[in-house]
Amino acid sequence: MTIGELSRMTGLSASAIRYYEAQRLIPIAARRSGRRVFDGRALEQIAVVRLARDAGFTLAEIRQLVNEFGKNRWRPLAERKLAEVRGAALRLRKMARILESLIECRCADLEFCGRAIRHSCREGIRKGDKKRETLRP
Amino acid sequence: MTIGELSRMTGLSASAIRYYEAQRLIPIAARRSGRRVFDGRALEQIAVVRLARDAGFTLAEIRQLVNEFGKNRWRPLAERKLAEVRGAALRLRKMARILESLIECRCADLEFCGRAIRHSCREGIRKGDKKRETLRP
DNA sequence: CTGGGAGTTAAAGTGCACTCGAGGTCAAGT
DNA sequence: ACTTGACCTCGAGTGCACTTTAACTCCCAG
Repeated sequence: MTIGELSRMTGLSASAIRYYEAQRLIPIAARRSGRRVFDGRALEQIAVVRLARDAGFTLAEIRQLVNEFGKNRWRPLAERKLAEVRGAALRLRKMARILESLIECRCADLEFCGRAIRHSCREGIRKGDKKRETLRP
Repeated sequence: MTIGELSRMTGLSASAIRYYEAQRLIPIAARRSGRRVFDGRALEQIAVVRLARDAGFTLAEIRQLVNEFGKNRWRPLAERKLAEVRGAALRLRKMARILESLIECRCADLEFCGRAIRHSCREGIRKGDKKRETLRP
């Protein structure tokens, strides 16, 4: 299988597959006259990476997962990640609540409106509050 | 008020405040012999930025919000953002479900385990699936 | 006069997960 | 022989929200 075929089958771009190889997320493919040749195992390996990625692991964590923790050591990592994901979900729920308050508030002025919400929600300014969520659609 | 005092009061770093000014999220502060001097209004303005940030808006969006949409035009943006936030929350819930399945599965091998989950969840490989969430704690 | 602590600027660096571009190679088809 | 298309490597670029660094300036206390 060529990289193009693998790309079509997985939905990953060819450059992403090369990148995964360089990052040691998948084993280094055999070469035939300089070009990569893949077999069915590559498909399986990419599926594992994809699953982990869909579960919220970073590529650095996935490297750990596939290279160092073959046997059973991935469980604690998964549990830590689950806690992280739940924390992130919690923060998103807070965002949604703020937005809902803003929308349902009748003020025309955002600053005024925000003041009302801060008063009603008791969401003052806290020092050292650095948590931030990014939205990547 | 100096930038250091404002920093202590808001929990933002001085460089973050300078950055917000450069990005026109807050008005350009008056200078006294080269140094910024802030008053109570600065505190209010930073609070608005913070609220918007906590609601999930990017700094570019916040610039729109505070510069161009003074009166009532922020509502559609908030509604769009709410939809985004809900979508992100949905994706996080999917992540949590995957992690829960992995954890409750009895396999020792992640690859094997993943295969089982893919079969049970019918989560095949979809082309052009680029959605990705980042976790920033 | 000296030292220290706060402030200033502009530019570069960070982390993540890729993507893009330049410049080159290879095999098959016309 | 030549073109086409897919592939190769390597380095740089992307977006976000800042932070860090270097090289200064300014004011005050001792």
